[in-house]
Amino acid sequence: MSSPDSSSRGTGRRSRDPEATRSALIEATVDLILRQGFAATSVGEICKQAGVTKGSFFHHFESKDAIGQAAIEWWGNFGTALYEEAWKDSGRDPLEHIGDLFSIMEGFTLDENRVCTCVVGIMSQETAQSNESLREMAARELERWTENAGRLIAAAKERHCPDADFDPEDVAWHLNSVWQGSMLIGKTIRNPSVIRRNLCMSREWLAGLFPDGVRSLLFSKQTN
Amino acid sequence: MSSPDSSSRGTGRRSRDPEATRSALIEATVDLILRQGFAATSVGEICKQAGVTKGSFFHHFESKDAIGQAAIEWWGNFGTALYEEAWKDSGRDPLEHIGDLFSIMEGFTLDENRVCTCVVGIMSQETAQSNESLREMAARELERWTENAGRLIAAAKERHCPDADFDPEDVAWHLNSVWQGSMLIGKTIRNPSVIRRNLCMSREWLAGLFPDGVRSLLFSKQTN
DNA sequence: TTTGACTAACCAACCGGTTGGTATGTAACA
DNA sequence: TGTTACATACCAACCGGTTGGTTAGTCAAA
Repeated sequence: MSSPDSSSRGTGRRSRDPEATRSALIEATVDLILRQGFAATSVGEICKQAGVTKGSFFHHFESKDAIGQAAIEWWGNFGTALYEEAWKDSGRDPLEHIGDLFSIMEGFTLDENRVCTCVVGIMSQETAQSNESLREMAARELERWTENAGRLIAAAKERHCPDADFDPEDVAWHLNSVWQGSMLIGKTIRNPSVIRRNLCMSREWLAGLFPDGVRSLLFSKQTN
Repeated sequence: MSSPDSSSRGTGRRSRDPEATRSALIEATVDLILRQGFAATSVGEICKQAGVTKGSFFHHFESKDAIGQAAIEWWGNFGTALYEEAWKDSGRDPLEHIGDLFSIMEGFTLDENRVCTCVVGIMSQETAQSNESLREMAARELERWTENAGRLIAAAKERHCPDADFDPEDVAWHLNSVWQGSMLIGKTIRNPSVIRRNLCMSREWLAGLFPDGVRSLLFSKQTN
């Protein structure tokens, strides 16, 4: 749970390393949001977990909201790294990239040491109607994911069936909704396998939108 | 915003009507959960909105958790009433019932006076990992919805394509995930039309699981 | 190379207000 | 008269945020 690393020491002054302090605070916030939500997390708790005093906290962040924003941003970057293989332009068939995307999501559900849930989804649920600035950041991250997925789907459509009757952006929103809804349900019924089954069905559905001949590209193993 | 009904009076003693008091408290809680979440809602706020004092609150509910449970239960009953047309056994083709289900969800997104969101989804997100009793109640409601939908899908499969290669319960979980995920995303990007587009795509996908001949049953207008 | 002025990082103690919850009293109904 | 429904007044603990002050690093002048 609490890592005995150099960033937190039981007693005495913290070493003077502002970036490490900032990171420790943000990472503690992300962890606490994932475990109990943002509203239920107090600044004192964040400080305790990061091994930082409250005075120091408010030197780095002007408010609790501010670290909420930083946490969303941190999670956004974490996601960008996680999905790198899918988002990056490799010259391979875009359908294969979509296959990578599914594989990455599937992989995310398989980590035994972490409950499969999402800072952006949690912050969305909690702040969408009560905190405009946090809502806006969460929305931006949701849109970023959808744009990336939509770009892949549009490219695959352009290449394989430009006249097919579906809108890539709509399909991307559907996929994002399945993803968010599955994580929400998976953690609530304490059964992450429902997430994988949903991803499997969505992948199958997506495959059905493309011609039979290229269908297998969506299911090819990730070349890493 | 605040309804000037008989349940709240500015000054003086509240009329002696324990059931009305209880209802007022629960309905205030549901409303506040929908607008700002459970953790961000205080008992004082609930009391103020319901026109009840705190002493009275703790006469009816032994803790904040307890009214959280009551709110989930209230929402569950609200849902049962909302979906009645779809869940009830009418002798009509089960595929038509599934069509009703989609129409009801679609209708739920269309109310201009209410943001399309769900107490169960909110409570799931907030409590799944930090409050076992609330998590369990939310999970039970998610399972109830899925069982009802799954029963319809299973009946439709039995009648129209008993040998088809899909599991009705899996499909029902997928549908529930799309529903929850769509509401989450719809309110965050402030665009409920994404929910309707997602429902439309899921309906189309479901139709594709059944033989062409019966497809239209899923799209027939609700006979009410 | 020392010194000293300046700044950013950090800290313990504290602030007014709010939290979930309680103790106690009172009025209405059976 | 006893029980239930309500109200008032209160509590310790905690909330987000501020205070005034200490310490460590930077850099320029001597």
